[in-house]
Amino acid sequence: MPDGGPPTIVSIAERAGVSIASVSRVLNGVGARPETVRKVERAAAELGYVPNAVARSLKGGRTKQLTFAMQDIGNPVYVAMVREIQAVARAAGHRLLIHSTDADTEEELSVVRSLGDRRSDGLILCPIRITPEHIEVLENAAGPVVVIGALPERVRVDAVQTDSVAGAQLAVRHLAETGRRRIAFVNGPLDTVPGHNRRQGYLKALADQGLAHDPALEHATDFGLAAGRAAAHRLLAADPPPDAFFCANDQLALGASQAVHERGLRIPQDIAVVGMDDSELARAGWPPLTSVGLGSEERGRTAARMLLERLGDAENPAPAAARRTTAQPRLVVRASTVAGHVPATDPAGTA
Amino acid sequence: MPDGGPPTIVSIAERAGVSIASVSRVLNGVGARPETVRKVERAAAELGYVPNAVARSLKGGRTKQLTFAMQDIGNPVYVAMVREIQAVARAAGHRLLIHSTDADTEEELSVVRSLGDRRSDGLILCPIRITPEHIEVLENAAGPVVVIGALPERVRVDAVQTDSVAGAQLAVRHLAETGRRRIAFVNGPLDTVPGHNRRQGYLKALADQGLAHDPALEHATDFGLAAGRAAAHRLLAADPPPDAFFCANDQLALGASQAVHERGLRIPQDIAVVGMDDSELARAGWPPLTSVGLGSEERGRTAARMLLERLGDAENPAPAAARRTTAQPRLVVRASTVAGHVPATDPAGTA
DNA sequence: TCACCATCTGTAAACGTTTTCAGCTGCTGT
DNA sequence: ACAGCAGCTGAAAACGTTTACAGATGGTGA
Repeated sequence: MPDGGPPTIVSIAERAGVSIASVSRVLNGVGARPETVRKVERAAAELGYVPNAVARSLKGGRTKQLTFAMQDIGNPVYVAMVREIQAVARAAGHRLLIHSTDADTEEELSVVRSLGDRRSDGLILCPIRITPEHIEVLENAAGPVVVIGALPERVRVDAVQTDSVAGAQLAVRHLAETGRRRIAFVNGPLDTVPGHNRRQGYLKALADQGLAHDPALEHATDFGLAAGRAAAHRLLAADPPPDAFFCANDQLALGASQAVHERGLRIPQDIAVVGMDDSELARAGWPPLTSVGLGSEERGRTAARMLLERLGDAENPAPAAARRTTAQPRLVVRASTVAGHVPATDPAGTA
Repeated sequence: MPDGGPPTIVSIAERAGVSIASVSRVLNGVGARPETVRKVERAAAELGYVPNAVARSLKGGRTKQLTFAMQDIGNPVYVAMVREIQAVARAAGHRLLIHSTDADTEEELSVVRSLGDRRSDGLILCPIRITPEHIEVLENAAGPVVVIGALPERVRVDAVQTDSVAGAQLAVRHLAETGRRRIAFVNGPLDTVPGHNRRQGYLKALADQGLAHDPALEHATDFGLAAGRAAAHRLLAADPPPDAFFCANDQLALGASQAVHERGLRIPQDIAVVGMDDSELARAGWPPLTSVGLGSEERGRTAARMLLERLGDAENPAPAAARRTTAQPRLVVRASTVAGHVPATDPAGTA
């Protein structure tokens, strides 16, 4: 069998003694005479034929690929989203391209623009900053986009949001209600959407609870573990010291916990720690972290579904207007704020 | 501007008053008269033209996409690999498709077979089991494949391995040398390659250290956090109880640590815990985990580079024979085995 | 002035599919 | 016996590129 590259529909046609049109029809299950079906299937099997997805995409205008772009695949929140998105995508016969942008705004924009190259049918984007340029680019994207995160109301783009201001309030209120008075805040960069919103929630909740806002109890750096540890060490030096850490995500919270342990203090007896995102990290450490879930799994799933709907198909046309859904934050209490707590609804470490 | 779909090379040609060949040449930087270049670039910019990657792939036979398939994107080891692979891929102008197989063997095989659809130029596969069928399929893959993991010597496929038997020995020896005598082993499924090899290392090291093998100190289930916790609880009930846990990965180790804490025991005073993979999880908890690094980052990077080399290009032809590289395991001692230990080389939580 | 060459340009084929259209076959009903 | 029809089939066009080839243009040297 002289091998002129991988088998194509043409090789099958020759071998089966039919036209390429018949081959295509048989392979796609469109009507054909039993005899023809037999010949074609036999030839295809013998040649080990696999349809060329690229050619198919060119003809059909659909690649059956979706793209998910986020800041950093190292963050467990995004991992959770990837998992959900991929499940939904796969069920619909789509593959998933991922793109970690390293929080580079330029890169983020270029991902949206690259929708024009038709490599994927749609994009799920988790932007960390929203500039006017983002909005401009998003509204003129060459294909459907679903944004996971806050987006101004007027922007005509599907978005799956969460109320992280309310989430932060939930956390602070819980701390206040369990008797904490000097609640420190370990935040990520203030010029990011989550960084900004979570701080708003923190300030609002302090006011609601009648607690003073002490700037010495606030520290903003980065969203990583090391940053959390360093920030906590600095905050612990305040006078008087904090009796609780509210951290803008679970990575920061785990870093902060390390600092607390390094100082020989006990969680939660000496100091309480609350994280945000309720990622698997919250369940991984000791003590398990009280954390405010922002529905990452749900948001991933919803975003994927919305994207698929926007892609539309024969029977279901794409919705006309941009849609918004909001996932509600949920406080999950664990032992990092309440000694010995075993949450009733916690799926016991289904990490 | 009547919109007949997205702009193509044809629309540009019309608008610029040249042929599509000229457009293509200008866009690809092949010689053209300055006047022509100007006209084409102007038209392209005005139309907001983005080349159709699918058409380009069909013509060129290259998609500039790579696929990475692994068991579960939730495992931090794979996240580390994804990150490295994507960095290398991006630098070479490739995108990354990811595919989590849920440890389904059939799915794994289908990923390899789907290389035939030409959707991606090559595959990096992290199989968890190796059956004769795997070997058969791998050797006859329709495109280049690099395997991350053990592969029999004779198999003509590139592989990036690690010596996890030696890695397990490193861990057990460290425990023995720090005075532990009843070293329990928390393992994943025995019918997986890592599960099998890590157990071999465990047994070998016990023998080397002159320690008896007590079957009551061994437990194999699953590779997750919850499994580690459950296994540890069971093992702690042994009589006499273990004074150390060697865990087949960091997730198991964190789960085991939770169990230890839940029993009110101290790490490392009462019981030492060692993990494997040296993933970011090892640095995330408290106390930080002593863990045996198996070079996930390095393996990811190397695999990506090998794959790109095998793809070859104009000046560098692809290597002829299958290649093997092996990453050396490395013990990273932290406070979960040696009280108060601060590792000299630990990049202090560069999570 | 003319032959020659270098440079640029356009036509057309190719990549591997899907799909439209028209033609062919063999059957049914009268 | 023949019109009509249903069911299959094949030729050809199309998707948007790249590229081989040949044709056109202009400039140079004798």
